[in-house]
Amino acid sequence: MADREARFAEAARLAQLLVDITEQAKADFAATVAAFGLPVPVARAIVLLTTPAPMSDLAEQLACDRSYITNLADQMEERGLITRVAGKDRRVKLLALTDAGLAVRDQISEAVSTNNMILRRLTDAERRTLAPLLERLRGAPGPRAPHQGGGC
Amino acid sequence: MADREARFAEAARLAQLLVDITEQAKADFAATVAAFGLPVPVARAIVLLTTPAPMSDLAEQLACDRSYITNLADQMEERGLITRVAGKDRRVKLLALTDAGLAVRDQISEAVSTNNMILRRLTDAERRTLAPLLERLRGAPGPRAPHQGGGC
DNA sequence: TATTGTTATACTCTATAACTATA
DNA sequence: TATAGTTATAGAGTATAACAATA
Repeated sequence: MADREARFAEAARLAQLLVDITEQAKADFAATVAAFGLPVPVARAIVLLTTPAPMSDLAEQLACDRSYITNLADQMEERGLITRVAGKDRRVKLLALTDAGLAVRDQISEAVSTNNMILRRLTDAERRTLAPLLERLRGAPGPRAPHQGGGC
Repeated sequence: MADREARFAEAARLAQLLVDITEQAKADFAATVAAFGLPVPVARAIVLLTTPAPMSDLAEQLACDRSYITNLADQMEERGLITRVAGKDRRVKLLALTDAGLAVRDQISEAVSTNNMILRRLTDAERRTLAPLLERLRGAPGPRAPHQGGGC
């Protein structure tokens, strides 16, 4: 069966679509937050700070090293978007959005949901068809494997 | 309608799935090529070199700067995977896989197709359903917009 | 002793600008 | 003058290792 060849070519096409789509989504997010003068990683952190959170929590949510969170926190602080507040456990520092930070976060959320590709390009029915397929494609939800250099 | 909220939450879930899936695919590829001791960008270039190609062609295919291709070519050359051969137009250099390079490329292709997520996790029917949805999601094919820093 | 955050440092990926050789 | 590749350099994003303070 030369099916094998054709099947593989089709799979490669799907893979390329997947890559194109997520690249587009990333570029959209980057463009959105660039309008606020924010680097992408900073913006990602801001969006996660719905409530004051320990830096180690953020490290876990973003799946990156604690030292890098220090770096991000410094950037957010310089921009006046967060303050570090001491936790009960005095080793811990909570990152809390300032009023300016809150405003920025709301604007980002607003922009992101308005520009949402998935809502703009697919009908409700299409989304209902897509969801289970993507779930199967993702495979076992799995407990967040630790990773090396690419992820965060 | 509180539909709006629910619709957005669902869209966010789909977006997360998309991101998880492509991250998984990238991690799989990285793990595969790490077994050959190859950095991901080098491996990507190797896979594209089915036939000796000018460096500028590679720059176009990978959508990155010519200077970076010089960098990649240096790495491939150090590993003995390619040689630079002069083109007819003497400004041009073709990158040609050595025997070692060919062997590596075949092994990578083999591994990638064997581990293919899309073939392993979806049935033929599911793939046929998925394809048009992803195409709509990608939107207009578009002529490869030039990009800033994230892409290559 | 184990954990939280910080510092210093370094690595990978990738680009820009200026340059060389050829066309 | 324009094009292909190279060099030097820089910047973003992120990690590792050693460390200080606290538990």
